[in-house]
Amino acid sequence: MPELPECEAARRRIDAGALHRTIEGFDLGEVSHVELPSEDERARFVGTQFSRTHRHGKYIFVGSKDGPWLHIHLGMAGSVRVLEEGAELPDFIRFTVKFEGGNRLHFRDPRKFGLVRLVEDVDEFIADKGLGPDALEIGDNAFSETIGKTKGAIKSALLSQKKLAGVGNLWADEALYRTGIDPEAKANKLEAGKVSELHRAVRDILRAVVDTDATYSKLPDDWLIHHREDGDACTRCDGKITKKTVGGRTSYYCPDHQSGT
DNA sequence: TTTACTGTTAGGAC
DNA sequence: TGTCCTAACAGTAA
Repeated sequence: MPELPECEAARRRIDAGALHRTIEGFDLGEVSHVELPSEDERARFVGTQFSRTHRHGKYIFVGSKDGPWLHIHLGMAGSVRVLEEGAELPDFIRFTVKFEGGNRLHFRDPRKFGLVRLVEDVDEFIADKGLGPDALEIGDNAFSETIGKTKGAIKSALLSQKKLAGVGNLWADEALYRTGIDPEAKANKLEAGKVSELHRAVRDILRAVVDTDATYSKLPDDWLIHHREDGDACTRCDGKITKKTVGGRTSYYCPDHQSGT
């Protein structure tokens, strides 16, 4: 379930279990339609160790010292886990890094929208992609400049990785729910104060989810994440949660307390 | 059997 | 040129 907090949780798992171990080799699962490093690229990692990780938005990087990085993108349904050699494997493992001593770093991706690739330079990669600032790092001025001046729907602006990297469908809905903004509201029609409030909500929500290691059951009951169903009672007013499509994405919101269109 | 899906991006409209 | 929007991607699960 990968947006920024899920990716951060994945990065931390990699930090905890996949660094400073010598890479022995790789295993590939059923990988039709999955982009993975080529045999030559994989060979460059064998015998080396990962020593650092980095995350920008939803993009995860695992780096060897002075060498290339392994970039992992989780797509719509991907995840990573570190397991002992011989542990029972979940289905849909597409790619495995084998370390001396037994640990395995697995990339699982049922839906095959994710990818793993070799990246020489992280900063260059981010620049080439045109990714905006990370959603946890961006300052209030930059947020207001990029998000607040967009002509289209505020939710579409939040989802644009070129404006702001890391926010996806679920946490965009959550932030708009908390701040009482209709997902279809025109971003450039919102009051400046409202845009700042939205920035704080995005930041606070992402931080809180990161703090739970992206375990949704640990999040407060009154968050929208637990009520994403047409007709559910709103937890902030007497309204009912309603489903509509904004920018091609399914959106849940409460028409009674979310306004701005 | 049908439908929806948490991300990204090419291509088209304006 | 830029900005915005839609559809499509592949496979699973409800």
